[in-house]
Amino acid sequence: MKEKNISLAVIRRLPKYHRYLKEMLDNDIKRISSKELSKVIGFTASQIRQDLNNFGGFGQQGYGYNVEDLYEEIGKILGLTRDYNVIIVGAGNLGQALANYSSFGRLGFKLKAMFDINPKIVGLTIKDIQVLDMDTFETFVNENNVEIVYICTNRDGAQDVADRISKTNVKAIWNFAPVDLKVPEDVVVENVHLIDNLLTLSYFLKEN
Amino acid sequence: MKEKNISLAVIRRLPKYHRYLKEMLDNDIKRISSKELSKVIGFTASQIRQDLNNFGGFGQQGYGYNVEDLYEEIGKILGLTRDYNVIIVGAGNLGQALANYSSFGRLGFKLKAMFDINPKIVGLTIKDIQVLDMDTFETFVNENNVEIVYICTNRDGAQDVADRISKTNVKAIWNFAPVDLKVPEDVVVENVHLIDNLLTLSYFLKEN
DNA sequence: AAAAATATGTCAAATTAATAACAAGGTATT
DNA sequence: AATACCTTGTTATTAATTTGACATATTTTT
Repeated sequence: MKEKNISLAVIRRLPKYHRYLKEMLDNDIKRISSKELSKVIGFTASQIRQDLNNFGGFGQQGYGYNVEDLYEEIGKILGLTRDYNVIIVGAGNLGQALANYSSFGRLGFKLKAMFDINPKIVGLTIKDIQVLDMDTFETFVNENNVEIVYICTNRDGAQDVADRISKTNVKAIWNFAPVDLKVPEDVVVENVHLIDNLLTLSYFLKEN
Repeated sequence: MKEKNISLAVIRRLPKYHRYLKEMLDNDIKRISSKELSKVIGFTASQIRQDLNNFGGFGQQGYGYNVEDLYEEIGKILGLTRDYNVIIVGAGNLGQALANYSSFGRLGFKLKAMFDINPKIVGLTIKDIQVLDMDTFETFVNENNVEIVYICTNRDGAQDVADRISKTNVKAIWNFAPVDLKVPEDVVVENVHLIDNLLTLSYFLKEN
């Protein structure tokens, strides 16, 4: 399943295609040309065709792309072919907010538990999900085939969690702590650095 | 204050410089060369020098950069020279999570109120911040010199909020709803599309 | 005080990414 | 069935970004 050296820029556009195609699907749009898609999604038609062709010829000359097929194909590329067991570490406000997002679950990311070190939070149940003590972290991860961890701790706790993750079979971290984690090569990390994002907005507000 | 055509790629690296310099400052590191910084931050030394030189010669040959000065300069570039009044629209879990992040406030982003349409939430007070009814949105924004709005509604509500924002003096939106907002040219939008981010992670997990 | 080492700012080269162009194949219309 | 029209996949071109090189200035060492 290994595609050869697709650039990061292309990969980061795929979820957007996926999102727009889903919307078209919901609106009963059956076919779409790169030119039409270009208009709504804001990329050039040329870029759309080139992006998609990294993964195969999904279109048909003179016709365009079948929306449902393309949606499915991009889903496959993104790994949406099966469910993933996930847990959240850090059951504070952000962790709870993520726990309440049902859209992740619908895409196949199944929340199995939350973890915290705060005795006031451990033991709670949020949306049918138990908050467990970090003492039981490794045991739970191993016994429940957890594949993805969302790190929602504060800055100081994040690297410790990453270190503990690195000793398990978990190979993916979604990191919300404002720090760049050091992890083994075979662990992938995707960061949501909110502050970085806010400061970018601030820059453009100033420039405007 | 308008810098000429700095590329988006450069801008998005600035907050990371800011973050690392803050850490060095906290650790009493007084000076840093592009080479040393390169090692910890992961960009090439050449790129660091070129990035910084877009905004001026902050370094000194043979010495490097003064950490405190550089931190201050990058802060200025990012607009961290004064406070901004912000409000949150959508006081659900995510909105509340953002309201509880004190780090935004420390950087100058002062939360003045939260808004919602849900009668069960309107009237609550979260971290000394009142949740107001959307009926009073325009009035509040105008009277309190609000400059930035964090949109934390669901997908369907986001564009409506953006439309209402566009009729006020607010010129910056931090959007957490999974939709690309249509706004006038002079309104800047920074998106946090969590699902896009999660799917990128999923892609790399699959590829791994 | 001189020499060696360091490190910037900047220009040039190389690499990567985006856009444009177009042949070929398919669709729609007459 | 023939013709005109679309639209893809792909190659070529252009643009943007990153990396490398180096002259010059400063610091550190001898």
